[in-house]
Amino acid sequence: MSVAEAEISPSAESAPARSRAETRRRLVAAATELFASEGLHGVTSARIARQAGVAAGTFYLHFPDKKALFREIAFAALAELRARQNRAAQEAAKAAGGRQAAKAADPRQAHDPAEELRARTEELLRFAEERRSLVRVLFGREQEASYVGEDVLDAIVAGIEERLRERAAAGELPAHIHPEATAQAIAGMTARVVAWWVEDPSRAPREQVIETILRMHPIHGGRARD
Amino acid sequence: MSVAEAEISPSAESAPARSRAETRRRLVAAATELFASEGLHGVTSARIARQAGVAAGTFYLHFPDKKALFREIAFAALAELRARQNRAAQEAAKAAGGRQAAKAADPRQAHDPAEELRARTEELLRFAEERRSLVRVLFGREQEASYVGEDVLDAIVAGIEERLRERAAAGELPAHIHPEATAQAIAGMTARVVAWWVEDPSRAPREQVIETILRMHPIHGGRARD
Amino acid sequence: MSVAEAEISPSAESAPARSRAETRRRLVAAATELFASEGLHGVTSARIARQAGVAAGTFYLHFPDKKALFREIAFAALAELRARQNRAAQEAAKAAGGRQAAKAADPRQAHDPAEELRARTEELLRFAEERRSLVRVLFGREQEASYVGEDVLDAIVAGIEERLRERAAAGELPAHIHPEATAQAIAGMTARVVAWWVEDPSRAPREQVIETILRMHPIHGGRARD
Amino acid sequence: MSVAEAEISPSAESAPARSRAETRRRLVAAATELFASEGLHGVTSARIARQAGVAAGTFYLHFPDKKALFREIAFAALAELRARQNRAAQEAAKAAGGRQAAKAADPRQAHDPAEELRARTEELLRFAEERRSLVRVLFGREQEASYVGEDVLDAIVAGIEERLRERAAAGELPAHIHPEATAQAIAGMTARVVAWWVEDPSRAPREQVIETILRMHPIHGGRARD
DNA sequence: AATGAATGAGGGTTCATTCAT
DNA sequence: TATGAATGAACCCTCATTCAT
Repeated sequence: MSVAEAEISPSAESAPARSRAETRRRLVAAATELFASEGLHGVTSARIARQAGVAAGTFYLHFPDKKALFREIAFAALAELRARQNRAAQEAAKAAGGRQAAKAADPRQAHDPAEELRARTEELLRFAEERRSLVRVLFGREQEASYVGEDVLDAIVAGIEERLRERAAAGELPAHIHPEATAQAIAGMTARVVAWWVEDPSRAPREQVIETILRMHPIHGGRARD
Repeated sequence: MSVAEAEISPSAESAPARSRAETRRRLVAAATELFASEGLHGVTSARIARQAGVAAGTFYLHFPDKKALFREIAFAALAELRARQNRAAQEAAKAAGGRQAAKAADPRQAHDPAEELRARTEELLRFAEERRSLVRVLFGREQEASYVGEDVLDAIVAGIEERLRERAAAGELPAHIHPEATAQAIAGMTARVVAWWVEDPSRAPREQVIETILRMHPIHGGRARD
Repeated sequence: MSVAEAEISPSAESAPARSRAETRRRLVAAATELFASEGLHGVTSARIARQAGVAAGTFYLHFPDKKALFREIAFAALAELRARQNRAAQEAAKAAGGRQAAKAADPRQAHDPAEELRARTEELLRFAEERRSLVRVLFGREQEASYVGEDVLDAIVAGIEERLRERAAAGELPAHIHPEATAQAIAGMTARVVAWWVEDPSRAPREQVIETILRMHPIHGGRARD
Repeated sequence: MSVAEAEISPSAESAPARSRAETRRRLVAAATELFASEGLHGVTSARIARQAGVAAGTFYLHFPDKKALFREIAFAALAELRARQNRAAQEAAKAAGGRQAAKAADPRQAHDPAEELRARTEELLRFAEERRSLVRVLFGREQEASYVGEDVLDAIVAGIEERLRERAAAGELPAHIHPEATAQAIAGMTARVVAWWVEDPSRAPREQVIETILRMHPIHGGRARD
C-alpha cells in the first residue's frame, strides 16, 4: 500500500483483512441480488460465489452455509430499516414538538402516534425505493426467511406488537383490540403491499401506497376518523 | 388388464377407472398433509407416493410433476374457499333481504357490503378450522405457491380488487382509494392473520380474529365508523 | 416369466426383486475387490458403482453409505469364516471321536483343544486362499473396520477370549494367563500373518504358516510341549 | 528479513533459524497428539497448524504434506523405541555378564536371548506408558502408517526377523521355524497387545502384558519351557 | 394402470495445497 | 519465514424423473 493510500484511509485494516472483508462484501452483494430475484432455493452457493467472482470454496470461508448468509442479509436489512425508521420517527417527533411548543408546554403531547406512524411508513417506502433488492429479500413473496429458522416477519411483528401495546396502554387504541393478531395483520398487510410496489414502483404513486397502509392501520386509521 | 379381472368387478364405473381416481385421491390427500406440514420443498414425490400407498412411479401417471400437484391442491382449495364464501355471502344477503323486505321493498338495499364482508370472513375462518391443512398450503408462511408460477394470493387479490371496484363504483368507498394496492394490503393482512391463527387456534378466539380483520378492512372499517 | 422358467426355479423371487438382488450382489462384489486392494478410504462410492456397472445414485438405493457397505462385507466375511471354522472343528471332533471311541468310551475325552485349534487354523488358511479379497478386507493392513464403529478384530478377539476362558475353566491352560490380553495377542498375530501370507501365498507354504500360528498359540503350543 | 531484526537477537543460532526449529517442533507435537487420538484421516493440516499456533500455510514450509509429517513422527518414534530397547538389552547383557563372569569366563555365554527379549519387552511397555501418543501413532488400530507408503510394522518386522535369524543360526531356535512368517506373527501380536493396553492401561497390570507377550514369543516361550 | 429399480445431474461441503503479501 | 485468504478438485449424497416389466 502506498503512503498516499495509507494517508487517505488511515483507519484501513491490514492488507489481508481488507481483502477478506472485500471478498465478504462481494459475496453479500452478489447474494442479495440473487436472493432478491430468485429466492433462497433458486440460488446455489456456487452461483453466488461465481457472481462474486470467487471460487466456490471461498463461500465457505465466510459463511457456514447458504442459509446463514440469507439470514445475515435479511436481519441486517431489518436492522437498517429499523434504524432508519426510528430516526425518522424521532425527527418527526422533534418537528412536531417544535410546533406543539407554540401551543402547549406539555412535552407529552408532543408525541403524536399518527405522526410517528406516518414518518415510519414514509421511511419504509423510501428504504424500499433505495434498497429494492434488500426489500425483496425481506418481504419477497417467497418469504423464505422462515426456512431459516427465524422469520423476519416474526421479528417485525414483535416490534409492531410492542408499539401497539404501548398505544393501548396509553388508551390510544380501542381496548378490545387483540395486539398479537393485529400485529400479524399489520405486518402481513405492509409486507405484501411493499413487496408488490417494489416489484414495479410505477404501479402506484408512493403517496398512495403510504395512504393505503395508513388508512388500514389501526393507529392512524383510528385517529384519522376520530 | 385382462377381461377376467374386469369381470370380477362389473360396476358402472369400470374397475380401472375407479381405481385410478382412487389412486389420484390418495395422492392428493397425502400431498396435502405433507405440503401443509413441511412445505413444497420439504417433501419429495417419492414420499408422497409412499404416504399414499402407491409406488414412486405412479405419481407421474397422475401429475406431470410435484409443482403441478401443489398447484392443483392450492387452486382447488381456493376454489372451494370461494364457493363457500360466495354461498355464505348469498345466504347473508337473503337473511338481510328478509329483514329488509319488511322495511323497504327495494331489493338493491338488501345488499349490505359490510354484512357480506362479515359473512365472507366468518366463512374463511370456518374453512380454516375445518381444513387446516388446506389453509396452511394456501397461506402458509412459505407461500410456496409462488414457486409454482402462479401465486395463489394473486388470485385472491384479483377477487378482492374486483369487489373493491364494485364498491367504489357504487360510491361506497372513498374515491381516492387505490384498488390494487388496497387489494394487496387486504390479501396480505388476511393471509398472515389466518396462517398465524391456524397454526394454533388457541392463540385467539375466532371472533377476535374476525374483528381484527374487519376492523382494518376498508369496507367494514369504513362503515363501522360511519 | 414363462411357465417353464417358473418351474425351473419355483422359489425364484419376482423379476424386479431378482434384478435388485443382482445389482446388490454386483455392488458387493465390486466393493469387495476395491476395498481389498485400496482400502475404505481409497475408494469412492461412485467408483464402486461404476465398477459394478450401475449409476452413482444406485449405490444409495442399496446401502446407506460407504461405511455401511464396508461393515456389511466385513461382518459377512467374518460370519462365513466362523461358520466354516466351526464346521471344521466339529468334523475334527467327530473324526477324533471315532478314533477315541476305540480307546476310551468317554465322549468328553473326544474333545482335544489342540486338534480343534489346528482344524480351525487350517480352515482359516483355506478360507484365505479361496477368498483372498475378503480376507484382505478382514485383516488388511488398513484394518479400516475400526473407522466403521465396530472393529472386526474386536469381534474376533471376543470369540478367541471366550474359547480361552473355556479352556482355562477346564484347567487346560496355565491359571495365570490373562485371557483378554492373550486374546488380543492371538488375534493380532493371526491377522498379521494371514494378511501377510495372503498378499502373496508363495511367501511360505501354507503348512508352515499354520505351524507358525500354532506354535505360538497358547493352547496348541502349551499342549504340544507338555 | 531486515538487518535490524537480525541485530536484535544476535544469538549463535540466528533468530530466524531458532524460530524455524521451534515452529517445526510445535507442529510435530501438535500433530502427534492429534494423530494419536484421531488418526491420519481424522485430522486436517489446517487443524494441526492451528493447534500448533501457526498459520495454515506454515505447515507446508516444514513438511511437503500431511503424510510426510505422519511418516516422520512414526519413524522417529520407532527410532526412539529401538534406541531405548537396544540400550535396555545392552544393560541387561551387562548385568547378566557380571553374574556370569563369576561362573564362566566366556563372554559369549553372557548373552541370554530370553533375558534380552524380556529386557526389550519391558522397555517397550515403559515406552508405551511414557509416550502414549507416540505408541498410538505407531500401533494404533488404524495402523495408518500403511497409507504412508511404508508400513512401520514392516520395519519392526524386519528387525524381529533379523534377530530371529541370528538365534536360528546360533541353534537357539527350532530349525523348521519360518523366520519371516514368525516375525510377522510376533509383530502383529505385540502391536495389537500394546495398542490395546495403551488405550487403557488399567486393563491389565503391565507385568501380565509382558508375560503374555513373552509366553507366546518363540524365543522366550521356547526357552522357558525347555 | 401400477410398479419400483435405476438414472444422473447437481447441490452442499471439505480440505490439501498455493501464493501474494 | 510466516501469513491466511483463496483455490478448485473431489466427495458424498439426494431426488425428480424415466422406463422395463
